[in-house]
Amino acid sequence: MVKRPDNGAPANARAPRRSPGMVDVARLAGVSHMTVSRVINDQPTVSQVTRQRVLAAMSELGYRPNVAARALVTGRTRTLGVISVDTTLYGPASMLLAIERAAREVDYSVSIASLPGLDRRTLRDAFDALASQAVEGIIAITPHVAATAALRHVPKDVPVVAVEGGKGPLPTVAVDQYLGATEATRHLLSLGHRTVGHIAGPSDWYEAQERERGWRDMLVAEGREVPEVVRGDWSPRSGYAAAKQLLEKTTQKVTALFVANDQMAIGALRALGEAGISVPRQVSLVGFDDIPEAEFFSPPLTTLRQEFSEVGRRSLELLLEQVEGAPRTRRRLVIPPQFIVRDSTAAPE
Amino acid sequence: MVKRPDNGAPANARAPRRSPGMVDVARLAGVSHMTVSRVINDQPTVSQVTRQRVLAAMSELGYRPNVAARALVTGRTRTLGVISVDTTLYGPASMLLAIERAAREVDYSVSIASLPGLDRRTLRDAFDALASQAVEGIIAITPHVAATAALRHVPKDVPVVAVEGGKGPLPTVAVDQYLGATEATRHLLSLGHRTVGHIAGPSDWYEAQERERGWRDMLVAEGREVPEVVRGDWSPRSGYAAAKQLLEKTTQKVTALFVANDQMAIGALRALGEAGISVPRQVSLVGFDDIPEAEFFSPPLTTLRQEFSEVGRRSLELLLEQVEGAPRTRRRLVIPPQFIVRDSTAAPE
DNA sequence: TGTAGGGCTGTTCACGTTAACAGGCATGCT
DNA sequence: AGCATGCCTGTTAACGTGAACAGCCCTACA
Repeated sequence: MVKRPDNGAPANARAPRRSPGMVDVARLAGVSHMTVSRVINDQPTVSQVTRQRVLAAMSELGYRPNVAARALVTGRTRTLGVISVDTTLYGPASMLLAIERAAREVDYSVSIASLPGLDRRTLRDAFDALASQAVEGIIAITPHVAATAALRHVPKDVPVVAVEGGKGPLPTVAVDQYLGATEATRHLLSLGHRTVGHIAGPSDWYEAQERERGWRDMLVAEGREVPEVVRGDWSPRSGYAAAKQLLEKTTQKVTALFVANDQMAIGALRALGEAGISVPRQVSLVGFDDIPEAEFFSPPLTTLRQEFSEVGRRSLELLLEQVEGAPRTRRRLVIPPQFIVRDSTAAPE
Repeated sequence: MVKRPDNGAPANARAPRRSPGMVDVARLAGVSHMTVSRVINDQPTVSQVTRQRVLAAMSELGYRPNVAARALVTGRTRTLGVISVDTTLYGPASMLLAIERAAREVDYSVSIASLPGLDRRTLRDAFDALASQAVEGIIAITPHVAATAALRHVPKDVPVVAVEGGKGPLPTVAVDQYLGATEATRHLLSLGHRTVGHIAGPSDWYEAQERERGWRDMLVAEGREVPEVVRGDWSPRSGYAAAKQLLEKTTQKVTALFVANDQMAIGALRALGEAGISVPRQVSLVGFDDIPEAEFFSPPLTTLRQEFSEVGRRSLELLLEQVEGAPRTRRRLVIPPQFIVRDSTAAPE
């Protein structure tokens, strides 16, 4: 047996000193390493005096449990993974934040993997990156049809919860986009608008699909004409472009517009402004998300608020149910959005 | 020795099958586990045929290296931590994203810890959460005076890089806020404004301090009057409130305003709009950050662009230098912002 | 006083990997 | 032939922890 220079004992042994382990604590406290282990894991079968001695020894040495060793022997890492699209967007960022907070609360840590693209390969890579860290579960904030489909072909040995994941086989938490779109459209119609135009999100996002479907269904249900949809990519720039396009090609005037998110709405607002069209006097506008800026658009934007942090917390709950094998409550959780009326909507002139 | 049911051999042994280890791969390939280890770590001392056999066995069993075991024996986790304030803000979110992408590129994973508050205790908790996961280094996106100060009192055994961390002892990456503020102010003065008002950020943020200092210094250097500062908290709401306050209390008219970030600028824009003041005809406005929405404000906002993803990548580089003990290049990296002139600034009437 | 039981502590082993060292075998040189 | 060399492979021992089990001592009770 090759003994390394027994560090700890002789004061002048200037070995690079590895960090202390249970045995070091045990030696200092005059107990066995098992007793130290028991103290750490809060097992009741340790006498008060011993516990205190061990605790003292731990803090004297600045002892920190070695997660690797623990994970090796227990087979558990207490680490969760979050796969997400562009975390620069307000929604994903808020959810990620909520997930991390809630996870730390119950002593899990969270590891992240972003998705540079949308193809299957990319998702596979992200998934592998997390899996090879031995995360115990994964929350996928991947609201695209393609990504969610890819999730189905992923190894089954780690629990997954999909956020805004459509109606797949995976446990899912989602905001009721359809309901929100319906409300927005009904609101505009009830103000007296003949029909409602729509600037939609990218067609491979579930959220975009659902919002469009809700809008369309409501128009049809009310027997209104369904204008052609113009599509953006969620960015302000694309909203601007879409609104311009709408202004050019529409022969009859649109007096109400349901824009699929707030960022595109600010772009649309700008385009309308440039065209000398007053909101809400000539055109009414409804957005979606209620980003912090929405209240301060000119005019303040009527929109649908999504409780992203609620979604984040719920998805974590759902994941932990699977991870810890607790009785599973539900497979799919749907959270209603909240309709917020501000100044961008009014009756037509 | 207690043998668990030897899983792998008899086809009907329905043990809950643990995931395969090196020994399983080794057995299938007819080699020792050490050879498998060598293949995994790309050591050259393995013959081509053997390597192929091992690779085949690995993929047949779906083998995944056990990170815990590896970390235990090597003492390295290849995990980095990011501590951050509100990742809902555009800046931190962008940096986090860039850091994760760059880290995965070099096979590190990223664990996150958010800061619910700003006190020393909170930061300490976040730091501990990451440290007890044995991260090899930490990037702290904590642009507050208090948080950065707290960072100094943190255990020294893990490398830390501060982003926007002021002039502390820690390696730092920062955008040149002072320079940006200077440019903004000079720009407004050169348009012919008598002086420039300022809506500042929270006083305990370095960014807020530097932007204010740049603004003030420029005014003083040009021999202009220095108006009283009004302070917000970065949010659109606070920008709105600050602008209102400014309009009320200022006896002489302000014709130019430097707002410490774009989000507050949109609030200010709203307040000015409500007061019937036209931008830029009556008042000129400059923001800071260049968030994606800024280009579509009404009017499009003149602002200073911060290359957040650049900051993220650089901070990772700096951290890895420490972690891997490479020759340290620099202690402090400063990145200039880019001045972007749009339509919210003009000569006074 | 003997004995059972409970409270507390210790001993040993396994987890899956890499480091360190120890061969075996072919080749080339003297 | 003898021997060194280099290439490839195997054996053994850690790494720090928790599970399982074994014991010790003290108390309670017959």
